Amino acid sequence: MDILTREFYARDTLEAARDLLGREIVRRLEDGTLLRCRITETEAYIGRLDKACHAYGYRRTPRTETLFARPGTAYIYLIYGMYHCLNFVTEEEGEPAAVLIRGAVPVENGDIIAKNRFRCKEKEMTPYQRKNFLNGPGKLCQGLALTRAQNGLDLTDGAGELWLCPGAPPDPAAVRTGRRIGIDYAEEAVDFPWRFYL
DNA sequence: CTTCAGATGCTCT
DNA sequence: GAGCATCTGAAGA
Repeated sequence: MDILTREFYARDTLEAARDLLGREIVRRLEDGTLLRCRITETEAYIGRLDKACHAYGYRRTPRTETLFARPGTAYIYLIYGMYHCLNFVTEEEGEPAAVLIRGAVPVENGDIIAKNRFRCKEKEMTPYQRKNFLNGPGKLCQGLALTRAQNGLDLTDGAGELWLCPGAPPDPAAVRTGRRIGIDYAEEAVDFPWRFYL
């Protein structure tokens, strides 16, 4: 099974954010079960120049330490006291930057993902639940059972808990861009078109 | 379909 | 102590 290598992550964050669309996230649970979903929405965060990034201006705190790790590292943090956000560290090591995964669609073991989200099987989901399955960073982490316990994982380790497969590379013409969500505090950075979706 | 309040706890000042 | 890269359920149009 092909796994995206460190080179995939070790490059310009905006390029990586575009290229991550259509790729597959694979999550291995403790019992060996594989959850798989295809990425449909991403956002780029670049500490060097981006006031929306936790590591803006190379700010180093216990939380942002993960952003300074090797590219291909999972950055997962708690938000609003009850949800988690999944990011993939990009650029060369020491350049704090990452791609936030904002949305996906299930590919394998949708029943387990549905159970994590709604405590029911995929076929038992209501139309409303179907529409709101994994279309948000907190929803995605809930579906894939990701928490801060997975922060700092090496995504290039196919024997680990989390990695990516090539999936279907995005058709460049199908990629939409827009402003990022939920960063009203970020001054001029609120208008950066760093959100990508299919 | 839309808006809105409330949940809940960590992070950094 | 203030704020947060969010989500849900309830209520209204």
